[in-house]
Amino acid sequence: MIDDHRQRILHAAARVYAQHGWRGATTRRIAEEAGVNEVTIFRQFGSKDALLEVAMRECARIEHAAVLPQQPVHPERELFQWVHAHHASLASMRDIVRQMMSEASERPETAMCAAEGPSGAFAQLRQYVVHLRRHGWMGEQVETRPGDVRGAVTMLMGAVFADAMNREIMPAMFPQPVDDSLHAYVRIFLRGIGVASAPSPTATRTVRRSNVANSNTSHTTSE
Amino acid sequence: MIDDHRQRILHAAARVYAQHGWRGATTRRIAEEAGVNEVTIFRQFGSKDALLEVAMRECARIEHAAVLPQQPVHPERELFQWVHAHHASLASMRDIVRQMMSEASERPETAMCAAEGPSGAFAQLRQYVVHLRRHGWMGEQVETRPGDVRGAVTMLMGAVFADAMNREIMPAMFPQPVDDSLHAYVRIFLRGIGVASAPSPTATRTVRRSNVANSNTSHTTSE
DNA sequence: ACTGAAAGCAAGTACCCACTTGCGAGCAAG
DNA sequence: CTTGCTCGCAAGTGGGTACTTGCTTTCAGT
Repeated sequence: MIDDHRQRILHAAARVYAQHGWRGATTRRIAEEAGVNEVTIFRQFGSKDALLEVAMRECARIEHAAVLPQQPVHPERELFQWVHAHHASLASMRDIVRQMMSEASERPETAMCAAEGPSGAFAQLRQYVVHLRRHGWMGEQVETRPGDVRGAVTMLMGAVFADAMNREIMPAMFPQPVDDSLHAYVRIFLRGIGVASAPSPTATRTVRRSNVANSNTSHTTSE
Repeated sequence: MIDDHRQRILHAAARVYAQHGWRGATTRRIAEEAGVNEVTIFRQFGSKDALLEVAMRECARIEHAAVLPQQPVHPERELFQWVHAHHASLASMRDIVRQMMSEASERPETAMCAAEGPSGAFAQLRQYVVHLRRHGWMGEQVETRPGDVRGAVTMLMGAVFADAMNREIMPAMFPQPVDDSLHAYVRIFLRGIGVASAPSPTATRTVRRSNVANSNTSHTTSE
């Protein structure tokens, strides 16, 4: 409780920045939003730029909790849950992310800050695909061209990102409710990388019915 | 040539707005960029807001030339060309679109202006899917769930949009070159909606080899 | 050569911005 | 009770911004 003011100012700064951008986030507005005298901001943070930089860095450390299992059991369900969490996380920060991206040319660091979340999720999804292949979920039939798997990962991430960012401002492009869209994305992604509803028996067959219940901590697989 | 100044000011306004946003697009900067005295702006447009509104509206009327044929002949090739054109068009306006989206809450009209292009493209793609189905390209096997086709259209548009907007600022998410990604998007889209490499013979079979060369003006089909 | 519209130039007004300074109120620890 | 810390309050400074005004220059149409 010692830094009550500091936290209030930081949160207010993030809120005002999300609505009005860097230039529009005036110290007056932030102070008013925080219920604090404007001078307090300068005494605490020195300058407006310093305050906003701290606020941005604070905002970037929010990581979404959802994790993809290392042992795929029900890809469609697992992926949907993960995509859903990722989408919700992105949508909750959509105003801030939009501002950060629009200021990419003027303040490159903020853009990199906005890129952290999606990039991490991208790497996670890519790793999950590796596990899918290793556990025999992806047909060995190489009907899929060499780059298509990477392309599918990029595509799914892009679709989820665009959905989270644009759904509210371009309703014409999103005729379905969110969950329906997300389910469709996941199914099309899986079909695109050639994942059937069950793993093929040719691949490295690991335990299937034993440690299914707790799909979280599965150290029993691979290697 | 009569409105040389007016056009120069409008283009300069669009350029400055793309870099610095509404608040950052000062009349000074615009005048300097246009090589024109600042007063001329006010004499021509009355106010900064009026100028920017005209510039935004001018910018929105740019429509991408690519059109999807009504009679599909080679879906993968046709879709790639169209997607490629759409992506190029979006990428060329990416700074402006990013600014417009970030100001969606403060200036809703600009956001609607940015939504026009993608919404039109969305409708076009949806229509193309109708034609695909009508000409027997989509297997009648309803392995695809009811909403998946709509979801696939949204997904492809979202992926292309996100690619055009984010590729340069989040390179980690786009390991492949643009064209490879776009090809992958198209293939996964087609696989997702169940389009094979040739139309099924059960559906309404129309001329296939006759008017193939000029796939643009094909009024011979449907109805 | 004359006229009028449009452009440039210089200066000014009123406001908003980030930031500073000085002072007094509260409050907790010695 | 005093000391020291933080906060609120009021006022001010310097610079940027939108916009105006008055005057001069340029130049095409008659």
